[in-house]
Amino acid sequence: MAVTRQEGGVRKARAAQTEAALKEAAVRVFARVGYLNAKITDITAEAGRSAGSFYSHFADKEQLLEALLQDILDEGDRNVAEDPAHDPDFTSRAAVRWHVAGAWAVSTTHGPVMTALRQAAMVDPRFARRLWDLMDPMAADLAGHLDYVSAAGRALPGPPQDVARAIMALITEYAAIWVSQPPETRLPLDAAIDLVTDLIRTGITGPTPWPAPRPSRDGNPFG
Amino acid sequence: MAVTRQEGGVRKARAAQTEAALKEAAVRVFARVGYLNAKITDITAEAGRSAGSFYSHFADKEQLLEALLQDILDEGDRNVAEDPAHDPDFTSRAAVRWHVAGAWAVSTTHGPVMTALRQAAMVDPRFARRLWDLMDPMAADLAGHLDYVSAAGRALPGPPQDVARAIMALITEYAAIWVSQPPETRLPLDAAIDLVTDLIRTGITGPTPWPAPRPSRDGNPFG
DNA sequence: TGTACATCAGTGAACGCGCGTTCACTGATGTAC
DNA sequence: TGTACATCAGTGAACGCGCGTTCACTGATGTAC
Repeated sequence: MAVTRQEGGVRKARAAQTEAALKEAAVRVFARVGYLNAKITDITAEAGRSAGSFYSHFADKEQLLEALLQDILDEGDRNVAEDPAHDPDFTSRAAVRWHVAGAWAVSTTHGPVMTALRQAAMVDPRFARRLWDLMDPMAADLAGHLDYVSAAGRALPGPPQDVARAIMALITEYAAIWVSQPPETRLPLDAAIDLVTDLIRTGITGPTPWPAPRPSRDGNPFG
Repeated sequence: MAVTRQEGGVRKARAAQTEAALKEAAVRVFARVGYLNAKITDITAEAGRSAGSFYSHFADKEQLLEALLQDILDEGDRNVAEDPAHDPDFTSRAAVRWHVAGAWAVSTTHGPVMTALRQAAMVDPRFARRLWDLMDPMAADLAGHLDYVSAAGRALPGPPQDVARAIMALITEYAAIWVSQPPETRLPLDAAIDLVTDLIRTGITGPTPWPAPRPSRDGNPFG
């Protein structure tokens, strides 16, 4: 039954198992106390391993976070690959919503890791750069989509690049706030995404017609 | 010349001077290395004092940040008091811009302290709460102003409270990004504030009329 | 298949660095008489 | 105005805690013959 020769599987499997356990434990610990407060021994304890075992897998806490980020990126590549020809026409509400929902999903399903990354970026310039490298392609993608809007004859509130950054800021920060709210008091997921979508698309005074187009009534728009 | 009796002024003045020096040094150190990386001895060295002198004025680094925050709040109260009857009607672009500029000013002129506060909030629930207490009245103020918009017959993208939070997220986060950009590559201040103002007011597709109102041409809105 | 040795994943006590915090001390300022 | 003592702001060396990191050790797995 046991394949004797050159079947070093058991050791490798055991190592892979603890590495995975450490990663999962780290996510839980990060969610509980935050990345910066998380001690190595918190993570190993959560994973049910000894302190020393950590260093068989990661050089330090930063490397562990780097590994968690890489996992997300790998998964993200797979997702984008699933839909390489997404609708880029930002005059379409559905196209905007698709992008908002995508960015939102990254911020929420990987919430603890994204938060950890933000925390690490505040302390370590290397992670600050890493975060930029993560956000910049998204912003560039957005900026490209915004060209459809100006091509349709609409004035953007600023240069596409900067508008894209502002939109990214809105989505990621509001998603972070939303995640941190207790689930029973916050908006339902769909409503939150709709909110951001419509805020981006038409702001607070965009979509419905102004009272002005109905020139009847007297001048006062209030009852 | 010297007022002998009960003029304990010299000592008090000296103490006040070092306390001020420590605060100013702290702001500079926070700006350079970040709040979380700042060591007590970094601050005392920057202020040109000994390590021990710190504890004559503050119990710890948190207390120092608290004092810096209090300074901002005091100043803020004075500013708001200057203009207690600001225009609350968010159907007016000027009213929106006034609020954006105000929030922006807090985020930028007190940049290092606000950033320090955000960092502290990531690690210390006490400061997280403090930050909420700081933001919540602003959000409530905004939410009230949004009622003017719905009263004018326009559909908000969500409940006023949540829209207000999203707007706060947009302003503070984009301001933080803007501040962190090198001054020569970022938008001029006015343009940045205009961008956020118009994004809030009319989104990316709000203000200019759609091609649709001109029902001539064929169906394709592009050339 | 069996034996002797090598390698490896994991253990946990101990080490030591960094840094917050303390404390005995100094010189100047304030107070009492 | 002068003297003796008390108080205070500030000093900086030393202390000690917390926590990251190391390392001698164990038991299991793999390899050689």
